[in-house]
Formats: sequence, structure tokens, C-alpha cells
Amino acid sequence: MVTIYDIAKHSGYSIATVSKALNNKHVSDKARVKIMDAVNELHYTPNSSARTLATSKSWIIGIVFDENLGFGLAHPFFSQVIEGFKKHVELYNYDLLFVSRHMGLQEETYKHLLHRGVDGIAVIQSFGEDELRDINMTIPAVYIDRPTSEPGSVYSDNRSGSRLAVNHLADCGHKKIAHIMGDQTTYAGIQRAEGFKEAMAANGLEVRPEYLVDGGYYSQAGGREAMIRLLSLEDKPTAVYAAGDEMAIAAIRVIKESGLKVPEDISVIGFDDIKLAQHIDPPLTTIRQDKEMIGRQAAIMLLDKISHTEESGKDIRKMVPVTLVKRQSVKRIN
Amino acid sequence: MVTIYDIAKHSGYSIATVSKALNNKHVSDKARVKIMDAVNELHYTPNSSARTLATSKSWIIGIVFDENLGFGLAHPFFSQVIEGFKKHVELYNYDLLFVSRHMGLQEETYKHLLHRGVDGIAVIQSFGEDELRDINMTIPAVYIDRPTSEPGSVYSDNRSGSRLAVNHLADCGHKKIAHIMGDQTTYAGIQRAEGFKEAMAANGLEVRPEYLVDGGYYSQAGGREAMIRLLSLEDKPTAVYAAGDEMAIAAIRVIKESGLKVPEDISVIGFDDIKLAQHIDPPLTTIRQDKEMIGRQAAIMLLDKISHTEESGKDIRKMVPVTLVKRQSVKRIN
DNA sequence: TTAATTATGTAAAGCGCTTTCGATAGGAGA
DNA sequence: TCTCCTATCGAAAGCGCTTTACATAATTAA
Repeated sequence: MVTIYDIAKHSGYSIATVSKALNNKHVSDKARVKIMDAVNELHYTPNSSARTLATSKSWIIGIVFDENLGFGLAHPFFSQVIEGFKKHVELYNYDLLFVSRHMGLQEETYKHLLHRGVDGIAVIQSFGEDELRDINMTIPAVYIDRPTSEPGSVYSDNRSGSRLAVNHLADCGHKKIAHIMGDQTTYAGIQRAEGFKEAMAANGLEVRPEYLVDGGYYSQAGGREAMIRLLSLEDKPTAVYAAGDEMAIAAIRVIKESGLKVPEDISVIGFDDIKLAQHIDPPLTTIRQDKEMIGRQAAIMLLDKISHTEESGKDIRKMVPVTLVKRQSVKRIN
Repeated sequence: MVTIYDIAKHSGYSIATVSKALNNKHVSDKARVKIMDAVNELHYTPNSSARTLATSKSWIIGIVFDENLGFGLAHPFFSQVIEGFKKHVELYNYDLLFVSRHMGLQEETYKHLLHRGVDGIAVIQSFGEDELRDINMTIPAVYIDRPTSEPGSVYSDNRSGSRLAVNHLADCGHKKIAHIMGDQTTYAGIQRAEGFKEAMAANGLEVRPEYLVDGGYYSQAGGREAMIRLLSLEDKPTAVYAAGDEMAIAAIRVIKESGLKVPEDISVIGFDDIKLAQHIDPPLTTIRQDKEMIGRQAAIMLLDKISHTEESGKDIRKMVPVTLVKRQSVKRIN
């Protein structure tokens, strides 16, 4: 391995000067040129461990997400968020570290991140407690997809999303609207359900308890269960708003299997706008989350925290807007 | 930050002994207990930079993929491969580093990885030259989705995949079979096209030049173009085998738009088995790549290279099998 | 010409850890 | 009792880099 000493020797300057030249501190032009020549000639690359050790700055951001629930790298929503996040932070020369989880305990994960000396942490995990918090966290962090007790979180405007969905359904003449809720320990699930109730009230619509069913963790399996329950009702809804696209898709399938049609018999609207949404039959009307934007905002917020380490903006919670995308799973009725 | 010195002071032993205790070298039981007590009490976490500096072992594996073509974190195929890869390496306590690309040059990327001192590199990039190779690469690496001039690559058995596809089509009575090729600078694209020709020959079928169209980089846009070209032909094919699901999906859409039906008028078969495949109408018959397995095999191979640094098995190329999954986009004709 | 600045470069300490090699103490063997 | 091992621990060097504090050379001002 070629080190800064080699460069020093080769260029005739001391390692101190070499270091300065490499870090754009002031050295004479002559020195800079000679040093850079040596660098190129010897193919020198500084060692980041040594640098990190000396500066306590790693230029690494740790990513934590909960893989127990399948919210991993391959998750359609989170992977896009991360992508947006990455695109932004790499502009500032940060690399991303995905740490291994060793099953479970947040504390372990946090310790590991501490061990790695990351400059910041992005947590993508929509449910559960602020466990990292309790561990006396000192590393700047940002939470994605749910607010936290401490500043630094970005998430979609879930309530507005529900309002958009319900209003659209109401505009189309629907009165008997059901809601397949996302898991009620997740922030998004709670907010979407609350928003649903509010919007129903605002439209002068009744929310019947039997129309409020839990679809669990946004999976197709959960959506399936929920929709079956809904279809077993004597007085079926004419429209269902599912708190996630996967659930909506499963719901549509169940409806079709039962011999009914979407949207002729029952309208369905989802949440997320995953890629799949536009490809199913009928194309799914849904509330789009701006994943790219969520990632970017999270990145901006985290970088800000990292640089203004002293308690910058107090209570930063960034809500990113959602939009209604109309496709063909909702129909006007009279 | 609490360091090994704090533990030494607190436990009454020297840092050397503390280090040994921490690394499971032999120390007396008494010392071990006292030291561990101190570790727990002070919430000590070793600093990985310091450790890496001293041992030149980082426990980090760098991931490189080409984001220019959209093969990023959110890519349905690669993200699953990485997930499989990650699941395996984390068993051995490696973390994954996604480095920022700074646009283009492989050399930059490699230098950056060198700078980071990663223990190994996984390259996910199916086209272009073995650029990393030329840079006098010394870090163990494994290539995913294409073979390389040096040992260490894992990829699907693309030729067999084509054979599976063509045989299935032929078995169903199709004779006029077209192939929407993947980009012919990618290994997979080339192999699938070759396999197609071979299998056609093996079935005594003619491969007409006008039935061989390039779909580009596996995108829907490319598939769309290609299919339009095919439909403009006087004598249309009765079946088309697309080298990627996205292209197949686009093809189906084009066919439907033209007023024809899938599979009644034209059968379509894809390659990959992305999640979308089962949700479109009709559900897509396709060749499934075992992404999880590809990732795992790559991980196994890389870890092996890392430990047996001395040129272990010479020419390791692992081909993972593909399977035909029959759904409803292919129909028997007479 | 001389004193006062300023520009430029370097020695040395320190970041937190591992590891070699030697020191010491206690126990075994004779 | 004395010598020789063994077991256990620690001093110190070193990993590659940054940074402070200072020395020296080059300029400028007077």
C-alpha cells in the first residue's frame, strides 16, 4: 500500500505538507504540483480509516431498516426512498452503509453504527417505538415514514391522502365506503385511518364500524383477509379505500373472484402508487407518495443536522404532499 | 467517546490486555470478567476505524452497480440479488457499502473503494468492459450477471432459459417465433439471443431475420418499440419471446392496443419473473431467474476469495439454473 | 539597510486500536 | 531449596493520517 510517506519521500516534502496539499490547505503552487505528480505517479489513494481516525469524520451514513417485516432492500417503497436519499447525499460525498442486523435489537444496531463511526443515520421503519432514542443517541438521525419524539423526520401527508381518497369517492357518489386499515401500530396506518374518519365526517358520511377492517402489515395476504370479511357483510360497501396498494390489489382480486366487478360493483382506491398499480386490471386509482422526494428531504434534513450539529431548527418534521392519481378502479355511481 | 484506555483504567489492566480480552485471545478468567464489566458499565464500543487501521481488515464489502442505466437500488432484479447477497454476508459480520459514483468512470469508483479499504467488491453491471480489471485490481471481487475474464462471477443460465422458452413455445405448436432481444452489448442479452437461435434450430424452426428485433436495455420503452416493429410486419409471428419481463409486458400492451389478443392471437413469454409478471393481464409466462440464489452464490464466492486470498479455485464461474413458470400468456395453437 | 510581516514548510503529538516481545510471578520438578 | 517452565500481563511500536505550534525563508515597509 502506498502511503502519505511515500508521497512525501517521492516529492521531497514532508508528510504534513503533503497532507495539506491533499486537503486543499494553502501550500505553494510549486509544492502542490510536485506532490500531485507524485500522487498520480504512485497511484496514491488516502486511507479512509486513518483519516477518519484522525478527524472523527467518516463520510458514511448508516441506513437502518427493519427487515423483520420484509422492509428490506427489495421493498418497492423503501428502496425508492433510499434511492432518492442516496442521490442527494452522494452529491456531498457521503457513502451509504447498510449494516447487518444480527436479528432484532435496535440497541445492537445502534452500537454497531457507533462502532462504525457513521456521521449520520437514516432510519426507515414505520412502526414500533423510538427505540434508538432511548439509547441516548448522539449521532444525528432522521426518521423516515413516521414522526418521532425528537426533531428529524419526514413522511407523507397521510391524513391529506385519506381526505383525497374519500373526497374522490364521495364526489363519485359513493356513500358506503369501507376502509382497509394499515396496521394500527404503524404511524402511517393510524394517520390514514384517522384521516379517513375525518374526511367521512366532513362529507357528512357515516363510518360504520363493520366497514373498518384491519389489513395488517400492508401485504396482499392482509388485504385479502380484510376484503373477504367485507364481502361477507350483508350490506356491502360500494367503495373501499385501502391504506396500501398491495392491499388494494389483493382486494380487487378477491372481489373479482367473488364474481363481482371492479369498478362496476365496487370501487377500489389504494395508497402508495407502487409500480404495479398501473399494470393491474383495472389500473388502480391511488394516492401517490413521492418516494424520491421523501428520500431527498430526509437527506437534506440529515445533512443539515450533521453540519449544524448544535440543535439546528428545533422541531423539524417535514411532511411531503401526496397526490391523487385517477385510473380506472373507481367509478361514479348514482 | 469512551476508548480502550478508559476500559484499561477502569478495569485496572493495560490496554493490551483489554484488547486481547475483547478479541478472545487468552487472558485469565479474572481479567476477562473485570474487563467485560468495565465494558458494559461504560458502554464501550470499539472504534472500527482504529481497528481497521491496525489490522487492515474492514469487514466491509463494497457494492458497485451501474446507475447510469437505472440499475440502481430500486431495480426490481438487482435489489433482490443484493438482498440475497446481504443476507449471506451478514452472517459473517460484513456490512455493505454503497459508494457514490460521481458519474461514470470505473476507475474513480475503484479508487474510492480502495480508499475505503473494503475487503471485497461485488459488481452488478451486466454490460460494458471489465474496466475494473484493467486497473490492476487487487481487491477480491465477484461479478454478478455476467462472466468475466478473471475468476469470480455468477449469473443465470441464460442459454438454457432461452431453450426453455423456445421449447415451450414449440411444444405449443408455434413455428413463427420472434425474439425481442436484450441489448447486445450485455452478456445476458447476447446469451439469450444465442440460446434462442440454437433452440430454434434444435426444433427445426427457422429464425427469420425480421423476427429478431433489438429491445435495448430491457425497458418498457424498448419493448414497445420492438413490438411495434414486429406488428408492422406483413407476416406476423404467432409468438414472441422477450429477453426481459419489462419488455414482454410492454409488448403485451402494444399487442392489446393494436386490437389483437394475448394469448389468443399472439403468445408472449418473458424472462426474469419480476413481481409484476403475475399481476398483469394475462399473467405472464416467463423464465424465472433465482435472484436470491444468485446473490447468495455471489456472496459465498466472494467470502471464499476473501479468506483464501491465494488464488483459490481457478476459474470459478457459477451458473444458476432458471425455470419456466407457466402462466397464461402462452397458448397452444394448431 | 534593518526591522517587521507574511508566506511556506516541518516536527511532533495524537486519533484508538493490535501485536510482538519481553518481564514477572507463580508453580512444577529435581 | 533452587532452577526452569508456564501462564499472564504490559511496554512500546506501528497502522496512515491531521493538525498545532513553531521555525525559517521571503517580502515588504521604513
